Amino acid sequence: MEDTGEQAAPPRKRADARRNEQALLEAAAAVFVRSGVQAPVREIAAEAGVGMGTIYRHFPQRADLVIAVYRHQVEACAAAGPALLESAPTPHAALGRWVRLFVEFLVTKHGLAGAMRDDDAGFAALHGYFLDRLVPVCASLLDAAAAAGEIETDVSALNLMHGIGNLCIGADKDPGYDAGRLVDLLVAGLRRSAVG
Amino acid sequence: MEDTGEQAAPPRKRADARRNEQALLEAAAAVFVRSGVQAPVREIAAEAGVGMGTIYRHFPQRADLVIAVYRHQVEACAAAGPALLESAPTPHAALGRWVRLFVEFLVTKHGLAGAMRDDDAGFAALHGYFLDRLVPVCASLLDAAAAAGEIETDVSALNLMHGIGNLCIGADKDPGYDAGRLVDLLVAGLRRSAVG
DNA sequence: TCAACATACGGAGCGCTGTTCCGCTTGTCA
DNA sequence: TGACAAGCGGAACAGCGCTCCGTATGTTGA
Repeated sequence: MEDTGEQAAPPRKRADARRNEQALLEAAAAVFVRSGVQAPVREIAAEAGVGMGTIYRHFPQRADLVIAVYRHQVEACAAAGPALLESAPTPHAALGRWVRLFVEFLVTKHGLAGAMRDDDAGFAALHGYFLDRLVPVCASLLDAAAAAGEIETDVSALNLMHGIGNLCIGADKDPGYDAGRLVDLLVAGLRRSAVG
Repeated sequence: MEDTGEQAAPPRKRADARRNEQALLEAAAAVFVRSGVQAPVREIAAEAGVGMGTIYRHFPQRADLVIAVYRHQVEACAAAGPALLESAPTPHAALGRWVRLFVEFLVTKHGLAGAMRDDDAGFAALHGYFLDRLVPVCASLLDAAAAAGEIETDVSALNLMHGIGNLCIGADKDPGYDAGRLVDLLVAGLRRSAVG
C-alpha cells in the first residue's frame, strides 16, 4: 500500500458524461414509475435519448442502474423533507407531499428485491441505509405537524412508513387498485380534526 | 349452472402423461438443487428426458412448475417427518435427517419469491401453506426428542425453522459458504449433552 | 386383436431480453 | 486550432421463455 489517506484522484469526467449519467438516473426513475422496474434497458435508453453503449458505460449491469436510482431517490426523498417543511403552508401539508414522493420511490424499492435476487446481503444493506436516512426525515415532519397541533401523536415514523409500504404492495399488478389514494386517506386520517 | 355438487369429471390422463408429469417434478427438483431455481427450462426438460412442448403442456408457465415443485416438496417434507421418526435410531437422529431434507427444500423456496415477483398475494398464500403444513411436523420431531430427554426444550419449531431458513440465505451465491454444515451444527447444538 | 382417433410428444423457431463490441463523434487542453 | 483521449450510438450476439405443428403413442369400441 503506497497511498496513506490520499484517495486515488478520480480523474474528472467529461461534461457530457456527467450530463448523461444524470439524464439516465432521471429517465430510469420515470420509466420505473411508468412501466415498473422490470422495464427493458432499451426503454430507459430511449427515454434518456442515449444509446445502449452509454447506459452500459455508466452502469455495467442492469442491477447497478436500479441500485443507483434507488440511492438517488433515497437522497432526493431525504432532502425533500426539510425543503417541503419550509415551502408548504402547514406541516401536515408538507407531510402529505412528502408521502407522495415516498410512494413513487417505493415502486423502485419493491422492484429492488427482484433485481438483487442473488445478493440478499446487499439488499439488506441497502434497506438499512434506506431506514437510517428516511425514518428521521419522516419523524421530523411528524414532529412538526404534532407540534403545530395538527395530528395525532400516537403513530411513529417507522410505523407510518411501514403502513404506507404495505399499502403499495401489488399496486403495479392490479390497475384497479389505487394505492396512492389509500395512502392519502391514511395521511388525512392522522389529522386531529379527523377523529372528531 | 347445471351441475349441482357433481364436479365436472376430470377426464383421466393418459399413462405416459402422468409419468412425464411426475418425472418433470423430480427432474426440476434435482435441477433446482444443482443449478438454482433460475435454471433454464431447457435444462429441466433435458434432465427429465422430455421435449419443451411436454413441459409447457403440464406447466403453462415457468412459475407454475416452480410452484408445483414447491407444493410437492412441502408434501414430501411433511410426510417424511413421521416416517423418519419410525426408521431413525433416535428422535434426534430423525430430526437431523429431516432438517437436511428441509434445507434442500429451501433452495426452491428461496427462488420462489423471484419466480412470483408479480404476485405478492400468491406468494404469501403459499408461504402460509408452508407454515401450516411443516411447523407441526417439525414440532412433533422436536417433542419426540424432548420426550426422550435428548434435547433442550426452549426452542420452538417455528424458531428453529426460521433460524435454519436464515442460515441458508445466500448459500447459492457464495460457494465457500457451507450452509448445510452450519445447520448441522445448529441441530447438534440442541443436544442436551452439548451444553455440558 | 386390431384399426381409428384423440391425446400427448419433440424440438425447431419466434420474439424478447441483457450485454458486448467497435467505428465514429466530441469535449478538452497544450 | 489541432491532436487525441474520453465518450457515444446502435447493430449484433447469446440466451431466455414460450409457441406451433408434424409425428408418435396410449386408449377404446368392434
